[in-house]
Amino acid sequence: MPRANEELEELLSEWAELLAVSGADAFRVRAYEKAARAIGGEAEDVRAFDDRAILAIPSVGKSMLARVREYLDTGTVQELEDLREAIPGGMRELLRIPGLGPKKAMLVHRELGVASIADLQTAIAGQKLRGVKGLGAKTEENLARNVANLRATGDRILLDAAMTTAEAVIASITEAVDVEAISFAGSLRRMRETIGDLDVLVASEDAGPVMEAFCAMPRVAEVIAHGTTKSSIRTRKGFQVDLRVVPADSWGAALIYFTGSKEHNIALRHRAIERGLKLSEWGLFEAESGSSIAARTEEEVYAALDLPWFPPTMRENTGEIEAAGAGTLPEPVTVEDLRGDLHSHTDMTDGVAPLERMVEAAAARGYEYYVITDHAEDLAMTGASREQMLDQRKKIARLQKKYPAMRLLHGSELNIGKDGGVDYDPEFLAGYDLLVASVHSLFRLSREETTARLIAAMENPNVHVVGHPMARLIGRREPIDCDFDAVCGAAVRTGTALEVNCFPDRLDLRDDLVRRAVERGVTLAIDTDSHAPRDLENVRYGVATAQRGWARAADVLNARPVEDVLAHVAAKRARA
DNA sequence: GCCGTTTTCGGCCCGACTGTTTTCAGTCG
Repeated sequence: MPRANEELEELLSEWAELLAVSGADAFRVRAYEKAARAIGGEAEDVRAFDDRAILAIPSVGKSMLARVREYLDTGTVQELEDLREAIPGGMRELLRIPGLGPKKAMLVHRELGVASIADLQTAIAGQKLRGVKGLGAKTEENLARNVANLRATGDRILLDAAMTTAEAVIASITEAVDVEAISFAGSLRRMRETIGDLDVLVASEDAGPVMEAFCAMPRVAEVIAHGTTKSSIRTRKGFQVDLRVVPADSWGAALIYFTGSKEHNIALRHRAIERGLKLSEWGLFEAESGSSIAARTEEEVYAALDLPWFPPTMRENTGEIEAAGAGTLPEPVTVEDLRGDLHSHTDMTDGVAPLERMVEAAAARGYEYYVITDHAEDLAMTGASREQMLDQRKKIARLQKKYPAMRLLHGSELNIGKDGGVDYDPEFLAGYDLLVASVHSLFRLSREETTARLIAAMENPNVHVVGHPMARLIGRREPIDCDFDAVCGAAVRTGTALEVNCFPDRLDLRDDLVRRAVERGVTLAIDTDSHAPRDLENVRYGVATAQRGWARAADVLNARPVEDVLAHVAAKRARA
């Protein structure tokens, strides 16, 4: 049984959006959003919670409890069903367009009958928006651009949504039937930042029951194909999942084939041909005799081609096969290499869980250190005052006694202003153990301004990590424009780490920039930027992104012991 | 709708920015 948390988060988020477009009190909308985030961010499955435990989740009160109970008992909430009836189905998707909030969405609905993104595109094409009072040509142009941006990611879904679905599918199948092996494959296994279709591969000698179990899953909305070796379904959320069943004897070859990438596979087949062999999803064979050389495991197949096993994240044919042949393929950083997390939030600012819960979750991962970096005062909406920060520092010191094996460090996520300045003053900043600084506004400055802005921030002796350096949001916001090589140069010169942010809608630095940074000797920090205990699990996505950029443990600040991290900070401060 | 060292009501969500407007509404972080 999959966790109920994600389902409830989705349900309450939808509820919040429907309330917003129906003109409900903004605080009420916010209460639903907060409850959704808090439940989704809860590390344990709420299905197993009693009422007291549910009420202990931040932002969940009696009202929310009743709804959670109704959902867990009946699979639905009547009040939400009624709200869905009352509001056109396409209104929610309109809210995904940046620059179009609940008010404008309702405005175009009321004035132009727009009830979906397709309707909006038609209205934009006909220049109808500029005729509506309160909107103008500029708004129309901006929305046109933002819709196009959204469409560029198309029907692809973010990594974590794909992973959640894939894990649930695998759980459903393994609960129903015995299989010899099962794995997701394709771009999800390679951990691409967005995923088109999900591929699930099963090794079994008896495909029939596997197919039956797959097509009978409760999350199936539509069976697209139901065959003997391949079936496809569409989930209720609209994701297509392809299932393939292969004999266990071909498992390794099939897993390579279906994991891809296509370019990696083509290169492997060329390599096979050079050796008088033939590679397919069924195995590696002698070209002439057709006798099998290897097929059962990925390792065997790669070894028979004189190659090491490649982490799926590195299978993009961007030089990995040549590098392996030359013995220069780096050993990429792994989740196990990470000793701590340098960027996390609590409910003192925009996190959803109290300090104690976040620290508990970090300790449960076995971290050697954990840095709390709540937002600083310049972020008007959420940033903490000096008094709050000092108070938090005392709480951390007290909490430290409970965790002898994990060093708790006090930091902050500073805001990088237009000219590269940050919050507070040097004296106050000197009181922190480590500081992250990030761009949170003014995303469309010129390349020159942005480059200068980032470099100025890095020259500050109290900026030790640049958080989500390109400030992009996948599918929603383009990265800021900068001279990345100049930024890398400054990072090396000033001893500043660049973050690989693990949030599934950020993954920033992106894989290709990681690779450029690593080539230029930049130190990275793989941080979850957690806002809830559950977010700590996102570390796998950041590590995958770093692997895709060929980063080694040696390139990563938080793969080092705490003494080295503190020495890194001290060294930068000493240069000032 | 949640919350409480200001505790069962009245705050919570502030400031920058954009675009549309002549003084402000909507959106975003």
